Order: sequence, then C-alpha cells, then structure tokens
Amino acid sequence: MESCAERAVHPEQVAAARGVLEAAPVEALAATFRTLGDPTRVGILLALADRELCGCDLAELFGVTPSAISHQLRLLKAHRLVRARRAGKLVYYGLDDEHVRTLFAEGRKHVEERP
Amino acid sequence: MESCAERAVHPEQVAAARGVLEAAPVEALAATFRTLGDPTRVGILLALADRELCGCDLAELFGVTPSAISHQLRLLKAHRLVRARRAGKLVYYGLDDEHVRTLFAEGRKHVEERP
DNA sequence: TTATCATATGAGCAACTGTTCAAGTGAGAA
DNA sequence: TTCTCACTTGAACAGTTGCTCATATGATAA
Repeated sequence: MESCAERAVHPEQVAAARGVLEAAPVEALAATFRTLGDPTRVGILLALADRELCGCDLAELFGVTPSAISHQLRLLKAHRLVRARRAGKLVYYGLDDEHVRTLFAEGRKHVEERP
Repeated sequence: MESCAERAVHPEQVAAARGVLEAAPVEALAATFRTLGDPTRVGILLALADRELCGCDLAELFGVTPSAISHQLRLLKAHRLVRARRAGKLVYYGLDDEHVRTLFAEGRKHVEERP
C-alpha cells in the first residue's frame, strides 16, 4: 500500500543530496531568482545596466504607473539588486551588484543556446 | 495635469534603454529565472547537480507527492534545465545544461555577499 | 506658508502558481 | 493475460503576485 514517495529507491544518493540541500541557502537562492523572474523587473535591471534612471523615466519606459515601478523597485532594493540615490525631487536608480550582470549574461547564454 | 509617467525626465537615456530592451530576450530571461525561483525546483536542481535521481527519490527527498515532483520536472524540462532518461520502470533525471551550475554559483555569491 | 511634483505606501482585485487528489499510461513481473 | 508500481496528467483550490487607484510623504519653489 506504500507508495513510491514513502521510501527512496536509492537511499544513499538521497542522503547525499539531503546533505547538499542542508548546506545550501535554498530559500534565499529561490527568492533571488524569483525576484529576477518578472519581465518588468528584468527590464528594469537591463535598463539600469548602462545608466542610472529616475523612477519617472522607468514608468514611462515600461508604460506603467509610477506606483507600479515603485513597488518593483522596493522588491529589487530589498534583494540588493538596485540602489537608490536621491537628487532633490528625483531618485536615481542603478544596479547594486556586479553579480547581476554575470547572472544575466549566463541566463542569456542559456536562453540563446537552442531554438 | 500630466503626471510624471507621461513624459520622460531624461528622454535620451530612456531612448537608449529602450534600444537595449528591444534587443534583449526579456520575456525568455524572465521565464528562465522564474523557473529557478521556487525552493522545490532550486532543491531539485541542487540535488541533481552531482548525481542522477529517479522521480521517486525526489518525492521522498522533498516530502511531497510524486505528482508534485512530476509537475515541477515538466516545467524544468520545458526550460531545458533537466533531462530525463528512462530505465525500465524508473525515470532518472539529471541536469541538462552546464549554465545552470554557473547560474547557481553566481546566485550564491550574491546571496552570501552581505548579512 | 502653500503649491507642485516625484516617489512611496496600502487596499483591493484579477491572474497566476504549487500543491493534492483522482484517474490515466507504460513497462516489467507473475 | 493480469498485476504492480513509477510516473504523468487534469481538475480544483489556497496562497501569492503585479497591477491600478487613492492617499501619504518629502523636497523644491513661489
């Protein structure tokens, strides 16, 4: 009556994998990738890769409300992907992490690998 | 009455960013990162980084139903992150792409950079 | 001060996601 | 064949997400 999920077919391999999972920051990794997993946020990061932009510019660029951009930027800041710099009334945003560029470069390699 | 979203503050920078966005596979990149943005899928990929496992082992490893694992594997296969190899009754899964290792390594660097 | 404008924040809502359950496939064993 | 078991598939459902709207905040200017 026991189903396949209740006992491993290869217990030693499963035990080894369990060790890997315990040592890895699984939830944090997933949270970071989840933050990168939205077209608007991907666009924001790509747009900020070569220049700073203010929130107003970003809203115009993506055709959404400044509020929507602000919500997204809050997420990106919380995950340390974007940094903010206030200049008078405006706030300029830029990438906060060099790893993001590498991440995107590698992501593109994967995406463009096959048709 | 016009709000800040209806006209860019820095039109030339916005135009330049627009060019970048048009040339980039934004939606495909987001889709790939979104696929990596779930703890179960991150765990599956980490577990498969060093060994093949059958679906049954994965279900046991994560304490979910074989059905849940199967749904996740379908997603991972659709994005070419995992490959399947049938051996009799069992199906063995493994990583389908070397970029995934790099992606995870870079993701970890970002995650572990600051407290 | 008051007015204006760029952002930020909170509520609300439609769309999406990850799971379980139930039913269906496919391959080896009896 | 029939049985068993690993896996797949589809439906259903709770939880999450990303947007808009309304409102609040913060900084400059008049």
